[in-house]
Amino acid sequence: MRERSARLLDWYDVHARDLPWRVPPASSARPDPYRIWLSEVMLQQTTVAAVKDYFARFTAIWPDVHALAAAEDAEVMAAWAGLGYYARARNLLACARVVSNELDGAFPDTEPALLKLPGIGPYTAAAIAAIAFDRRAVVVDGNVERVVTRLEAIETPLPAAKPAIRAATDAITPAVRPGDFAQAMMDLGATICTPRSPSCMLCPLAEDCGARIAGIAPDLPRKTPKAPRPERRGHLYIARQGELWLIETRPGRGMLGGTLGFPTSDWSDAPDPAPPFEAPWRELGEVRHGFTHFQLTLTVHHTDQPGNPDRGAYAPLDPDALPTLFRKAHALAT
DNA sequence: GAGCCGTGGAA
DNA sequence: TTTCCAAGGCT
Repeated sequence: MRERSARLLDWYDVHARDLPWRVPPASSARPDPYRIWLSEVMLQQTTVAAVKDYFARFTAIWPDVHALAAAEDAEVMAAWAGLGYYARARNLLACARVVSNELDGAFPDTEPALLKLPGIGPYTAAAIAAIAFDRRAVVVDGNVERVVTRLEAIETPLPAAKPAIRAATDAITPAVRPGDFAQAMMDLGATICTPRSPSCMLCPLAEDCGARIAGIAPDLPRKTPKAPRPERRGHLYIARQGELWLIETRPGRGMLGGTLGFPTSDWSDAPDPAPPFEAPWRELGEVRHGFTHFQLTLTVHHTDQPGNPDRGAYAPLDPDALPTLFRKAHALAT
């Protein structure tokens, strides 16, 4: 019986997904570290389907790390708008500037050096080292966690199982084709070894999958239950003067940091109204938006009366440059 | 180390 | 409708 990694690579040679940032397996072409890095950052907690258009747009506007490093902060934030987790965009630009200005445009080719860069954590450092530089690295993302947990029938719930999962992944990671192995594990998790209703009949590793043999593959990985999301409320203010809208750049840290938005009150259980200036505000309705750890309802107020706002400025507005929460409010006012 | 940080699609 | 979750990182 061939080794598991060899069988997985054979499967990958036939079934690898065709992705814009990927070099086909067995191709002689070397992947571009800039494109691998950009794709890996965009893919953090984000689906392939959601990333594709953003990746095409970014690489068209900024084809290499020097071009991206020279971009204005606001340009990059606007291009990232809608993709979520905006700290990634801030770190992306910070990382590009370090690589462009201090490393002569060359991404580091080792895990420890990659880890020092902003926005690159343990997963991304390992992924770039393996995929872009063909270095053996233990690449563990959510897909790999699920595949390995099932393969080894690890019943310890996440996140407590993480050390055991990493050790098991290390044990099956080959020295040859480490980048293809990592991508094969992730493709397997994304297309065969899915969270619900895994297609074990099609799996190249089915014969040595402990969870499948025990009949518990769909139940793994087990997870410690998460607390219910609390409800928060607030007020949002849309002030309009013809084609000009009162908008502000939100503070660099915290919720939606660095993005454009309409002025709001704080988001708490019992928010005080906080209009940017005194005026006869008219209530337009409510917008609801779910975040990772709370559910938000904002009451939307509108005025076309002039005033001296205590924050933000009047400017033309492209709704595509807004995060989704503010797009919803904008839609309510048009 | 546990909480914070978005979004849209699937079931 | 609600819940889950997707190539995680930062503090």
